[in-house]
Amino acid sequence: MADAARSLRPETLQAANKPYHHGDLQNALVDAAQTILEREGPAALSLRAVAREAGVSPAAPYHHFKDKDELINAVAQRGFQMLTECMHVASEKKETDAERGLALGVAYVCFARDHPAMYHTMFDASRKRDPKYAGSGGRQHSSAYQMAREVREREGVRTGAAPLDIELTTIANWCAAHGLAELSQSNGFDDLKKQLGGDEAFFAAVLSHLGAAASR
Amino acid sequence: MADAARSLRPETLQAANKPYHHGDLQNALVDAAQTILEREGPAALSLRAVAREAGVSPAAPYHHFKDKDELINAVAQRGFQMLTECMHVASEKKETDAERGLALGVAYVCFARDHPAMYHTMFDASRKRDPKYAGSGGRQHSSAYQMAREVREREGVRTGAAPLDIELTTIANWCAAHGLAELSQSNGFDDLKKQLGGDEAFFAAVLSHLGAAASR
DNA sequence: TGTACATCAGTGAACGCGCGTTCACTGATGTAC
DNA sequence: TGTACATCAGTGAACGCGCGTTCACTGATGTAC
Repeated sequence: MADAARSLRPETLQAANKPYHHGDLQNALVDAAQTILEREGPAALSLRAVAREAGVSPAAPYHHFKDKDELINAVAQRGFQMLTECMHVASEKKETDAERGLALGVAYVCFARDHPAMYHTMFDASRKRDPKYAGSGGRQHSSAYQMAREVREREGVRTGAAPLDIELTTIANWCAAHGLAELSQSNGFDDLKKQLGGDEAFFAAVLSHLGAAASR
Repeated sequence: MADAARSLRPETLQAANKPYHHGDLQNALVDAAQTILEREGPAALSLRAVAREAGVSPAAPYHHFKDKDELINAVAQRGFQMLTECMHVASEKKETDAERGLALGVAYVCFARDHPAMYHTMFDASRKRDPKYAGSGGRQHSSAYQMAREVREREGVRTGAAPLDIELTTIANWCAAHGLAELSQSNGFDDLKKQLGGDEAFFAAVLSHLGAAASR
């Protein structure tokens, strides 16, 4: 996704003799932010650092973003696109809805493992999103959530589950994936990962044990 | 918990005529940090702000904490104590292990709802904890995790589950609670909370739906 | 095709700010004799 | 019981830093005639 965005810009021209006008600074700034996140983590993500990384003066970003928050939101949006892409690829290969459901969850957690700083930024941004966005920023507008929901919906229709149960099941699985993504970062779980033969096996095992102790 | 700590210090004396020596500045600083978190959120939690809130010069904290990180870690530790306390109280009232399991999860999520800034600080602190702490900072040393595990263990022994399955089940439930705690902050879920008759009912409903779509 | 000019997208210097941390200091406390 | 003195726990001024943002500016671009 980032690569796709990058390839649209005339980088060769820039590298040779940098022109006064950038060409596509807006996207370049989001690219730069992503680079910083991967290299130095969320704490290093300042507007000035992004401008520096993009090779541009600290004032330049203000021609493309109202303020720092707007830039960060653009970065977070890019992150959600990347996540959706990962999940899409993962579920495409599967044949049954049950397999797809699990694959979506594992892909979600793997994305967080592979892009921890981006993942953090995405949810930090949505946590303190303006009230004006809050109304439309819920699960109803998340592609990742919609993908998970479609799978559950087909399963639910087949088993005759009520719409409310389908919704709650989707949310429950989403929560588990999100929780696993976060807790894996601080808790290691190295012993279990090793025992089960790798990260993905561990993720799948945890997500497969969700039902085991429901209170019914 | 905070109140307990507070009541140990001679506040009346201080209020009347503030002495040069504080008496228990170490705890007072953690109290002050907690106050700031509740009033202004995690972004406002600077060492200077804490000193200000405690009515003390910016240099004073350095007699009690090596640096800012050490203070924040103390605050996070207080938070984990509070969380454990909440879970303990909630599970005490229940009679069966199944009820206790659910109650622990709901209490966990309610704690996050009631102390969002503290909750954020707790996991932020453990996410970037020193490598030297990382080894001992895993699930094995978390009281909250241990409480959940005990319940699952009794259930597991009764149903003849393998130790590995018990562990994975505990982790899966912990992840779900953590995910629900975080996602509730940004996603609202207001429609479902209303439909189900309140926050706690919604939390319980989600945690009860964990099993519904496991891939088995 | 050439020229005047409005608009766009940069520059770089400067602003005030709050931060973490250090320093030399001083007031209060407790202990040895 | 009184006194000298080491130690503890504060003060407040200062340090350098990077930050977000603004400002007057200027170079490049595109459009109307």
